Amino acid sequence: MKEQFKLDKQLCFRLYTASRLLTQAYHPLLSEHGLTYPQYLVLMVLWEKDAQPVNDIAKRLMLETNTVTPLLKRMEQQGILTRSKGLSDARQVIVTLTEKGQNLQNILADVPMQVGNAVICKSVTPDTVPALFGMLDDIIAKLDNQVNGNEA
Amino acid sequence: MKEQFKLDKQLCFRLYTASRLLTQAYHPLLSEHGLTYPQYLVLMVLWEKDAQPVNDIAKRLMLETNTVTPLLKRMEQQGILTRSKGLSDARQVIVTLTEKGQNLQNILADVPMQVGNAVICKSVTPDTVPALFGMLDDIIAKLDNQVNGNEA
DNA sequence: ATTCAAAATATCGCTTGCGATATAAAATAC
DNA sequence: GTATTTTATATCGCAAGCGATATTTTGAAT
Repeated sequence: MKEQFKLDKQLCFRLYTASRLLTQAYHPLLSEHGLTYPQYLVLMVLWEKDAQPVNDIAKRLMLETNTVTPLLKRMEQQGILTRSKGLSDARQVIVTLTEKGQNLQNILADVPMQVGNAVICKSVTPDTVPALFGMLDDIIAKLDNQVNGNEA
Repeated sequence: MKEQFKLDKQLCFRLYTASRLLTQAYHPLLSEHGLTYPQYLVLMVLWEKDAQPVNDIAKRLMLETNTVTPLLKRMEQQGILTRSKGLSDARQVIVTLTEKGQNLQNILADVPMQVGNAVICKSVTPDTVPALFGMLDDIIAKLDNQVNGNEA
């Protein structure tokens, strides 16, 4: 057994597992309102700034349009948002929240705190979170360059 | 816009993005050999200890059998491993590497280092990795308790 | 021994994620 | 102004991931 293959040495496995578990932690809070975690991410993007083209949403979430488009269509089905042709640029599809989509912000107001509490533990506290965020942001930036060739 | 919904404040979104990007970084190295990242994880588990029941593999990867079973079947199709009824317990399915599966360890020997180099950056160095691992391990343990009710 | 509960695995249905590719509109080249 | 390239979005096909549920086998209870 080669040392480098030990699962316990792997950063990626930790990120993969932490991400899955945290998404699972969101599940009961979101499914109650018919939402998935990626759909919740879309909502956060649109709450920040409504009426965005598909591409801007995808870029913000660092996803491809082939992931986001079907996701948005499902949310449209649920009456959370609308998709309409761009006026200035007919290639664009502008995504706009419906009243239902806007109201979800109030309905889900407690979700961030509830999930936040779920991860507070020994080594993850308000004191250490900035360092953690910094490392994750650096990893994301570095990998984004490598994977998508965005040499900054 | 409520402060707590800002994407930039979210730990989960960072973990989710970092995990996806790191998996994408593995992609060219693994797809060359017909493997996916979760399949690579299964290989690492079996390289550590061969001939394990499905459940042990699933537990090690913190996945459910409904994820692992189809994954193992695909790997069986590729001739990487075999699935055979357990002798002592006929409910179990014992997963064993074929010679091809064992050989992959040599063929993929450089993968950990290549991916390791891909994430080295300002705030993520051999000095800081232990702290990062500690935080991620704590988060994983805490969430595992909450989600799966494994109150340790 | 028979019944009942627990465990190991699998099946089903759905959403996501993504590589590859298509389509249409806009921008640029010439 | 037409040809070419780029951009925005979408379609297709496949592998995960997972909640819910079924199946089979074991273990425990009585």
